[in-house]
Amino acid sequence: MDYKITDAGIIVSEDDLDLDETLDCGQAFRWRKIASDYECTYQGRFLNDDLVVSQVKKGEFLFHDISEADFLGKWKDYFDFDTDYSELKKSFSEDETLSRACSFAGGIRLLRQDSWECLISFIISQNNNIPRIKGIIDRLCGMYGGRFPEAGELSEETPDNLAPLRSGFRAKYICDAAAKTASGVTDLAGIAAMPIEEARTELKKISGVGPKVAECVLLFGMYRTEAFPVDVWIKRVLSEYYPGGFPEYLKENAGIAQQYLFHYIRNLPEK
DNA sequence: CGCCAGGACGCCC
DNA sequence: GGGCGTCATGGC
Repeated sequence: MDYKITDAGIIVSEDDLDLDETLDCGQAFRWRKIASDYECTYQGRFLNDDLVVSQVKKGEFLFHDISEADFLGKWKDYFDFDTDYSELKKSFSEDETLSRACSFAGGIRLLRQDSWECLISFIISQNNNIPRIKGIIDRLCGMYGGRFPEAGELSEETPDNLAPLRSGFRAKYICDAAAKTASGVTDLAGIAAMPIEEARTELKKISGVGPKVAECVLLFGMYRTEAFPVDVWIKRVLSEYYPGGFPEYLKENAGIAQQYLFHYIRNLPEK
């Protein structure tokens, strides 16, 4: 990744980035495509910072109206620009299925998101579909002026108060996660630093957090690249392409591999 | 109408 | 410990 400063913002040169594949692939739910003039433009927010990012030409992206300090202090990390994805994909290409997934969607990156937002987002995701997950999170943020609520704020709510979200049976889970996080019973920063098995156990103490949601929080909210969420799509990949189990040598970055496979299987033409 | 969605829980055996 | 019905909601 290289970048330069302009009047319009920061111009980033990066071949291993596709905005659709990275911002609209089910790892984050608060990015919206607002234009598609050249390639595309997304608007979204991480914690309390808004960003508009556009692809201006092949391999070049404009991070609108931000300073170099904002870019270096926040967005460079969020987009995982310090990781060399071409190197990563080189190791993935030893596996035939993964190699095909990488050529299909080579612009996926693992975003380094906020653990609290991820916890709530993936509690909402259970037995749900991506458009509806986005809608529920939209309405949640709408209750707080368009930003994602802090744990302390959300812990003031009851499942009844959350009825306008239309999150169904998940409302009581949201409240439990907020209560435990706000009170310190759940310490997300502490969990992020734990050995992964211990971290899983700790996350699953929250009502509504089972194996799949815990794994998503670890991968998407704590950058634990060995975490490997298995949903119905990945189950399909595993049974069709890895009947003998997922390759051991990919374990360290299994979660990132999983992102490529998830996108690949979901977008395969109907057989 | 029934089926499914980035599942987890409670109850049963 | 594994199997199964249930849990809201909305798109298809």
